Formats: sequence, structure tokens, C-alpha cells
Amino acid sequence: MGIRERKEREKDRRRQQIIVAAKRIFTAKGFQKTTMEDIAREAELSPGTIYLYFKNKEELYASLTLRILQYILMRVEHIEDDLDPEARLKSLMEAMFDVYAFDPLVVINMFHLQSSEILKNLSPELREEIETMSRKALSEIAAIFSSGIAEGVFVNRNPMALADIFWSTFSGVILWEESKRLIDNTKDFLRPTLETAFELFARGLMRRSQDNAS
Amino acid sequence: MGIRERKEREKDRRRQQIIVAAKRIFTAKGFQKTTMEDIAREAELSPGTIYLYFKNKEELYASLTLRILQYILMRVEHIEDDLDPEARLKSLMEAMFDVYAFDPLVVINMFHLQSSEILKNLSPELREEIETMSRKALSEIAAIFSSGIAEGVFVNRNPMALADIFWSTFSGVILWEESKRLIDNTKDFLRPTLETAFELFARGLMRRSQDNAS
Amino acid sequence: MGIRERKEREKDRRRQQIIVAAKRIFTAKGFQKTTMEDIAREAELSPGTIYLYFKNKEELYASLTLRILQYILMRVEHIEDDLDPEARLKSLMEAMFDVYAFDPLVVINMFHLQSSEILKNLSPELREEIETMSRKALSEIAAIFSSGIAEGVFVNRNPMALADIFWSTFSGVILWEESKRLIDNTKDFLRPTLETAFELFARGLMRRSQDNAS
Amino acid sequence: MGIRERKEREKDRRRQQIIVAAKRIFTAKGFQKTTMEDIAREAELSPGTIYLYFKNKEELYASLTLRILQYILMRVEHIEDDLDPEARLKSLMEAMFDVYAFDPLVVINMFHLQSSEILKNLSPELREEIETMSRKALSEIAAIFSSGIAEGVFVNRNPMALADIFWSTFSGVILWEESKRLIDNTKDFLRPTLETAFELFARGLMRRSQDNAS
DNA sequence: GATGAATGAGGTTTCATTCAT
DNA sequence: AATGAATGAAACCTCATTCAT
Repeated sequence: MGIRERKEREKDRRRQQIIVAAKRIFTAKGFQKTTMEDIAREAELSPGTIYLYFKNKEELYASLTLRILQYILMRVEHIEDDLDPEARLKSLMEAMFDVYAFDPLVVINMFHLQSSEILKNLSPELREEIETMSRKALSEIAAIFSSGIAEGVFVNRNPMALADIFWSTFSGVILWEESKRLIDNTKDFLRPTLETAFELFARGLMRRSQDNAS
Repeated sequence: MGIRERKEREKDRRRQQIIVAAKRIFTAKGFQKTTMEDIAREAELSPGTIYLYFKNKEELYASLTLRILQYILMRVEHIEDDLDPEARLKSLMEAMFDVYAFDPLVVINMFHLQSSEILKNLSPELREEIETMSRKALSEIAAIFSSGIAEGVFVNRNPMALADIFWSTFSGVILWEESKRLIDNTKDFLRPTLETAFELFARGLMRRSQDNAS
Repeated sequence: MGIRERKEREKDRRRQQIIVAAKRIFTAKGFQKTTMEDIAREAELSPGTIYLYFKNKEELYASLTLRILQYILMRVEHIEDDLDPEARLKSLMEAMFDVYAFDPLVVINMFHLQSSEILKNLSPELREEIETMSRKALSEIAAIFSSGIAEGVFVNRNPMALADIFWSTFSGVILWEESKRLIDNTKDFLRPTLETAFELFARGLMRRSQDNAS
Repeated sequence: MGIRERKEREKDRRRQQIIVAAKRIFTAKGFQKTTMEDIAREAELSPGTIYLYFKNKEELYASLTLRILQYILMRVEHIEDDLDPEARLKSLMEAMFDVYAFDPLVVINMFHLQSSEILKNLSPELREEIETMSRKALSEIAAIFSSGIAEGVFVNRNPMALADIFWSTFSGVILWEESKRLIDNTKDFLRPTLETAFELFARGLMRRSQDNAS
């Protein structure tokens, strides 16, 4: 391994170290209440060092989202093409459970990012990357619905709208259950609620209800 | 009308004046970017005055949510009891459209409120009030699903979970479509997407699919 | 005196209070080494208060120059028109001595202001005001040379260039003597040097030397 | 050539490399806005290396002035002694034009250096060197005026004061014209203005005006 | 000697909140 | 009750300088 390569790897390690620390703090306190000093302390670095790796607080924050989007896209792209639509839908749902497991606060972060002014202040490259990845993932999802509609298995609705609804249902449930948990410190009902939500969604999507015989 | 009563009414008028102004600004700029000075200017009052009516910025913000919750609860409570479950579900959906019309940013605000630390810093009374009202509204919604299940019209799932999902779907779609609009400045697809989402939800909820004959 | 008027006056008093403090500190430490905290302490105000009266450090700094320019312009404009050119030149020189007395660091400040990037970051209005006033003062000075040339008393050179040289001589001498004083803590030779400089300038300017008879 | 000598020479080469880079950047951005990193990049060295050759940013900056002073002194010392005062004055003026050509921002730098706190923080040796050289150059200039006075060609004024004025006129004009250029992006009038300034100065200095015959 | 990653002190600016009037 | 000037804590970010390699 050459020196250059080792340095590159070392640099990556630092970025990861910072990202991990940042995720912890952002998750605990939210974007605004998190200070760069907090993150630096968590990463056991000095504040100045963070700025060697991330242009500013907003880019650091956005980088978290990027990681998640990368994961989502990767998972969605690996859903097998030659399955029938129903099986692919099932895979999709499983992918979403994994996404949540990969980073529980994923959705909250993504919404915060998108509904705020943050996106507009990012460097164009980072912003572009986030948007491209986001678009790609949605398109992949829409493709699944498309084929289901084509085969007459799913109700005939706009596939892109279906993808939006699928994503909204997923993220809406997470947001809601998380916020309930934050407030009540109640037990965690996310998993069963999310499963039921996906089940209802699938039932609503099918041209012929599985239930009509009973 | 006694003096005391008139004073009380006058005081309420001021609170309203401030709340209206705050809603406008918070909606336009978000919680963090809104300054108390902004709100004071919009309300044509001085900053100091606002503090005579609201303990701090967070309580003012929470008060907006309270108003919305009141509206939601009012609408949900007025869904007629003696309709059949399907008709009540339809009324519920219409109520949600009205809620959105009443205050388009309602959901974003409510999530911001709940997923942040804000709630924890409220005065116990205000917090209690918000939580009670929130619980009541959810219970009313759950009751509709309950009766549908009892009559065998809806699939047999935990009614409270169904209420959560119903609310999650509604708010998830709004958040998602709003954030897309913010980013792309694209056309507004909220309404049709929300209608489709509700339709899928209803289809998923019904024990017998309306579609199976076709 | 109405309330409004009193408030206006009070506000002006504060601005003066800040300007006086700022001048003291800027003079002692220069622009960069002066902190807003320094100025606040000197003015016996809090840092935040300064920002109620001046948009930022640069505008505060520029305001000092503005005050001086106002004084210069006022003095230059009041040089009597119906005197002969030689007498007006004399008045002009006296005005410059007064300018220096009015604010000894005037010139250093003005050069610092102009040769730096500061000017470009000012609010357009303030910048405009400074530039207009600067231009006006130079034009007034040039006019004196113009009439001297017209009457054949002064050598025939571009009047605007003469004005530039006049100003340069004045400010160059001040800068130089000040910097010598800063370094050596030597005695103050500004006044005699400046007088000699003006005398040489006047001699150089006259078509007929007063000295040729001797 | 011994090893020691070669090393010495190598070391000098590095110093020059850094000084050249520093001059370019300082000239373009000014003292404050120039970062050590900027200079390092321009010199194709690492920041750390610069500190092997210069104690700190201020000493590096001051070293530039030293180079210029060396040049000034060299030029002034080489003005032939056996010319008559008028010819020597002419040579002096030409030297100044060359000084400006050698390093256009010379004067701005020198004033910045002297009117700031920088000088006080230098190492005593460097400071001493700068002051000595500065004094010498001024003395050489004063000597020219002295002999002119002695021969009755120049007006009888304090020669040191005349040297100050000569230098002030030169540098004042440069500062002023540079600052005008910065602000207006106007055409460059330095040269003709400076020539006129020197002409006026010479006329003022002569006991008998050249103009009195006309 | 050279490197360059890391440091951390320090400056400007904002804004929720207070309190004398 | 209402005002709004004043406060001052706190946050982001920069960059001269150091030091382990």
C-alpha cells in the first residue's frame, strides 16, 4: 500500500469519525441545538479540525443524509428484476425495514434537510448529488409499481404518485411513532405499526383483494 | 358586561392578534429563522408586549399547534355517530382536507414541535393541554375504525394503530409533497396524491375489496 | 420639545457616544486589532447595542470617515469666492490645518478605508455618500487652482491633478510624521514640516517666484 | 565550495522563494487577508516550512519592506556626489520612479508596516535593521538638499524636513492615486500626477524660479 | 529539513429576553 | 399595560502556529 493510499484511507477514517459523532449529536439534539463544539467534543477533535473535512455545519449535516440515500439506493437497486410484482413489493418493504435499522433517524433527518433552507446553501455538487440520488431511488420504486400495473396486479394509478405514497407512508409512520416516543417515553410500537401500514398499503394496491373469500 | 370580563376579552383579542401574526411568520420562515421582533412587527406591537402574553418563543409556537389541535378535535368530534363506518371514514378524510386548508403548514409545525426539544420546555399546563387534545383526537379517530371492525367492514387490526397510520399517511404525504415543492418549485401535486393515498388506505382497510368483481 | 424629538436626540447622542469611543480605539489599535468588544467597553455599552446603531464593524469604521469628510467639505465650501487665488490658497491651507486638528488621525483612517476592501462591503448608500462627498471636496479644491490658472497666477497644470497633489502632500506628510512618531516616540514635528511642505507647494505653484528678487 | 557554504546558499534561495511568493500575495490581498497557507501554496511549500525561515507572519511581512529599503538605499547611495544639486535632485526623482517600478506597492506596504503595531512586535534585530536603513536613506536624501542650500540653489530650509517632504510627496501621491484606482477602477493617472508633483516640488525648492522670465 | 494535519483562541454577529420608563 | 432600547450569552468559523512523522 503506497503512502498516498494510506493517507487517503486515513482521511476517510477521519471523515467517518466525524460523521459518526455528528450523527449521534444531531440525533439527540436536532440540527439547531447541536453546536460544532458538541460534535468536536464527541469526535474527540478540535472544532477547527472538523472544518478541514466539512465546509460548514450544513454540509456536515447534509453528508449524513447522503450516506443514507446511498444506502437506500443500493438496497432498492438490488431488488431482483425477474420477480413478479408482488414479490418485488415485498422486497421493497423489507428494504425499508433495513433502511430504518441502518439509521433510525434517517427520515427525520431527511425531512429536516429538505423542508429547511439548508439544501439551498449547500455546495452545488453536494446538493446535486443528494437530489440525483433521491430521484433515482424514487424512480426505481416507481418502476416496481409500473410493472405491477402493467401486469394487471396493481390498481392502475400513476406509478410516481404511488412511489410518493409508499415513501410517505413509510416516513410518516416513523416520524409519528418517533415523536410519540419522544413525548411519552412510551414503548416502541414502530415495528408493528409500520408492518400494518405496509400491509394496508399492499392491500389497497392489489387489484383483487386477498381477503374477499373469507 | 363587567369590567373584569371586558378586560378578559381584550386580553384574548391581543393573544389572537399575536397568534395570527406568529402563524404568518413562522409559516413563512420556520421556527428558527423567525425572530420575536419579526412577529412583533407583524402584530404591530413591541417585542416586550409579546412577553406579557406568552412566556417565551417556544410557548408561542406551541400555542399555534394548540389552535390546530382544537380545530382537528372539533371536526373529528362532529363526525356523525349514526352513520355507517364507511361513511364516517369518508367524513374523516374530508375533515383532513379541511384541516389542511385551515392551516397548510399544520403538519410541518406539529412535527417540528413534537420531534424537537420544544415540547419538553413548555409549561406543564400547555404541554398537558396539547397532549390531552392530541390523545382525544386520536381516540375519536380510532373509534371510527373500531366500529368498522366490529361490523366486519374493516379488517381486524388494532384500531389505535389504524388511527396512527391514518394520521401518518395524511401527514407524511403533506410533508413529502411540501418538501418536494420547496426543492423543485414544482407544480403542486399534493391534492391528487393525497386523494390517491386515502383511496389506497380505504381499499386496504375494507374487508372486501370493491375491486374484486371487475 | 415633543417625545419624538427627544428620542431622536437621544439616539443621536448614542451614535456620538459610540463614534467617539470607536475613534479612540481605532486610532490606538487600527482597524483589525480593534474588536467590537473593545469599542463596547470604551463606550460603556454592550456589544449588542452597537449593532443597534451600526450595521457592522465596517460601517462603523466608515462612519468615522464620513464625519471627517463632512467637516472637510464644510470648510472647503466656506472659502470665500471673491478673494484672489493666492488668498484662497492660503485659506485652503489653513483649512487643512484645522482638519488635522479636528481629527488627527483623519488621513490614516481615510487611506485605510480607501485602500482596503472595506469600501466595497459598505451599504451602497453609505458608500455613495462617502464617494460623493469626497468628489465634491476635491472639486472645490480644484476650482481654486482653476481660477488661479485662469488669472495667470498659478502655473498652467491640470487643476484636478493639482488638487490631488495638494491633498497628497497634506496627507502624505501627516502619515509620514505620524508613523515616525509611532516608531521613535519622537517629538512632534508635524506642524513645521507641514508648513514647509505647503510653502514649497505654493512656491512651486506660482508663476512668478516670490524669491527671484533676492 | 564547502558543504556549509552550499547549505547557506540553498537556505537563501528558499528565503527568496518565500519572499517572492509573499510579495505577490500580500500585494494582491493585503496583510490581513493574506493567509500563511496562501503564501505556502504560492511558494509551493508547506505552511510549516515557512516557519523554518521566518519567525512569524509579521516578520515575513517586514522582510519585504527590508528588501525595498535595501533597494532604495542602494539607489540613493549611487547618486553621483560630484553633480550639481539640481542634477542630483533630478537623479533622486528618477530613482523614486524606479523604486515604484521595482515594487509598485512598496509605499503602501511601508506605510502599513509603520503605522501599524507590526513594527513593535518584530524581533529587535529586524526592527533595528529596518530603522537603520530607513534612517540612512533619509540622510542621504537630506544631504542632497543640504548641498543645494549651501550652494544657494535651494531655499534655506531644514534639510531633514525637506527630505521628509520629498518622501511624503512621493508616497502620498502613490497612495492617493492607488486608492482612487481601487475605488473607481479608473485609468491610471499615477505617472503624470507624480511627475507634476515632483515638478512643483522642484520649483518650490529653487531659490530662483525658472518661470520668472516668461 | 520538510511536511501538513491538527489545534484552539478569538472575533463578529444575532436575538431571546428584560426592565426602566 | 405597553414600550423598545439594551443586554450578553452563545454560536460559527478562521487561521497563525505547532509538532509528530
